[in-house]
Amino acid sequence: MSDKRKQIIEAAAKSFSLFGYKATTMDQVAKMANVGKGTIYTFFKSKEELLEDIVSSIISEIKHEADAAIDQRLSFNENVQRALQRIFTFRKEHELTIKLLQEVRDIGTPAVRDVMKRLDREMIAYVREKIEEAMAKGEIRLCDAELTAFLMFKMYIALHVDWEKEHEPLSQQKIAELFDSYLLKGLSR
Amino acid sequence: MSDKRKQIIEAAAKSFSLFGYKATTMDQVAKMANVGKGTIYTFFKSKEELLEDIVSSIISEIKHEADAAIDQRLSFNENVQRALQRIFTFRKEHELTIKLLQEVRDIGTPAVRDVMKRLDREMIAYVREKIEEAMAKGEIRLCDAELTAFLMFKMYIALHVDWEKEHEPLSQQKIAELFDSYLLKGLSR
DNA sequence: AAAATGACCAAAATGTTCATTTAGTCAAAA
DNA sequence: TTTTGACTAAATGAACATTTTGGTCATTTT
Repeated sequence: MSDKRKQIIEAAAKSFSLFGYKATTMDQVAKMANVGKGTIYTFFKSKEELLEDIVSSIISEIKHEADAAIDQRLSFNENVQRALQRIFTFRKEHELTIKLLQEVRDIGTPAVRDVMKRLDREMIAYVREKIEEAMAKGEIRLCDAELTAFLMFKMYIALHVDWEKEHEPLSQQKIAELFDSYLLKGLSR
Repeated sequence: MSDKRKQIIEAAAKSFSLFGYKATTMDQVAKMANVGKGTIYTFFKSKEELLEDIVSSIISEIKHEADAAIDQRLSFNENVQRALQRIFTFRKEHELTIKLLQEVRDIGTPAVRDVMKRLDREMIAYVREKIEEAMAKGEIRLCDAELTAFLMFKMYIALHVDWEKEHEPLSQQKIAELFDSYLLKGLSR
């Protein structure tokens, strides 16, 4: 990958996480990256594609971190929790995801909405893979993997994001307990 | 209750469900109700209060229907499912709730957003009561009733509303199965 | 006297105009 | 061949004019 391309991506990522997608101009990105504006368009066909590429690498990063949290010696239940925990901690602490989620909530920029939807879909797909592996190994009973991954994700959103809108936040510990006693019990064989 | 008050409520409810809250004018409501505009303000202090009153009676109606679905001879699991099923069927089929939910999604009218949030909160409170009753009777294990009701409601939203955004809708039957095998197992004693 | 009304008003929403900004292009420079 | 920034067409938004609308209250009706 060329050096300029990397400069551009880094500048854009920084600007997006500082000011948001909409408030970032291509002139600004060019300045921050120390390249002419035209150069950006030799690597990315539009501002939107630039965002998509950045989010794609975030997706890889999250998957990588989630993988790192998994320990083959532990049970499926423990691993799925560790992975989801990493995913949601990332979401909550990473400057760029914070800013982009804010932008969707406050302004609803369509390009950002779409890209964050894709992030969710990819996280569900990731969990789905783990479920399919566990089914193949006989660690859990057979189930609709897509639907189960979807429910796990939604439950995590509910506990991590929605609950806090009207109540005191739950600790990681508490979330893990709830997830285990409510959702995972239904998956045990 | 005076006759005019009823006329006004009926006219407003009809107009809200036909055109939405924002697109309904007080002149229009007055015309439809065959009263002078000033008369409306002898019963309701603002347009917003008119909406609140109408939604309050919808809440009563939903609770009433949910109660009717409950059969003391059945188990807690069966009853909670029957109640939630009624609640969500109402939400999906009642003209006014459909229109108001659309308006929140598409325009985000604050008054409507608030009132629909209250509806959700009240439904959660309703489920919570059922959970507390069941705990008192020893039908289910002890748990945080608020949190459990919240999770039940969120799971129903996920299955009834969110899933359909990207997949084929689930049948009532299927939703009941999932709810039972995933969430309710965690509550059994 | 009490209840009902609709003309009226301030404020909010909406439409319109116009100057500025910005995504994307491309001829020229490096 | 690669990089660039002046350029353009489109989008945005500030400023202003116009219309609509929620709410009031003096007057009318019962």
